[in-house]
Amino acid sequence: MQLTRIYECLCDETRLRVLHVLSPGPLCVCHFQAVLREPQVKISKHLAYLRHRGLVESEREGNWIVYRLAGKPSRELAANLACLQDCARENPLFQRDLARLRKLAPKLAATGPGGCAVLAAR
Amino acid sequence: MQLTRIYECLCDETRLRVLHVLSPGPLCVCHFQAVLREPQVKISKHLAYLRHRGLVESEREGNWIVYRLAGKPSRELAANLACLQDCARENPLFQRDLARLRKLAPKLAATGPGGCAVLAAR
DNA sequence: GACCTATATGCCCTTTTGAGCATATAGAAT
DNA sequence: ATTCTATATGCTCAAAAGGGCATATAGGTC
Repeated sequence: MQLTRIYECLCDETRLRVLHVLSPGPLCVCHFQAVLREPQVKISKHLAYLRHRGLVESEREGNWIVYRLAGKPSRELAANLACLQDCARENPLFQRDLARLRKLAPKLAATGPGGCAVLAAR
Repeated sequence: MQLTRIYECLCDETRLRVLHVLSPGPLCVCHFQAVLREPQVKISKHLAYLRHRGLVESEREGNWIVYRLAGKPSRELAANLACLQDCARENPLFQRDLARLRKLAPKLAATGPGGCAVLAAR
């Protein structure tokens, strides 16, 4: 049953946060580092985990690798991601991430070429 | 975050099946054995797992122990259980369990005192 | 080509998980 | 008191998970 595969992806806090901040739109790894404040290895591994299981997709853009939610989610996945968004709405940790995400765009734009071009270009 | 605790409960197929067949109403362990066709130890351990994490509650009734879904589920739990029911609707495995569950009441009633009195009494 | 930046991966370690077997326990029946 | 039935639990084992460190890789820049 593929449903358990989905839940396996959801039973780690870091992965939940990744999926949550990915909901508004694509991000590259440096964004996750900035928003989640977690070490690069940790984030990279969880992204790989989610990618292998088809929850997210990645694409290279110059030096950066951009992650997005899977394009054609199954009914189950779509339902559970929606449920996650719903649960996140009242969760302080998730809301903190979201706040950092919102602040990120202008700040990165200001750092110039050192920042990540993808989000800065928005 | 308690959300991950919930997902940890959901990431095993046996536990998903348990929660699913528990949705219509309480069951005792022998029912789970009959419906899920899994060994007693396996079922008992997963029930204990769910009980320790507060997803189900149990109560002794004579020789049997009756399990039911937790009385006052959190918002997150309620949302995820609803989502699970939704996902189960189109899933053959879950539907098979449900079919066995429906057949169970009359059959147990016929076996007399050897069967489980709880469901038979319905 | 040498170097830098962003990201991924291999290795190691500790903890958790899920399964099974054997056994314990609680209450009912005799 | 013994026995039976239903269920739980301790032990062991193999596998997986999750974290960190070091290192590899890919694409830019000089």
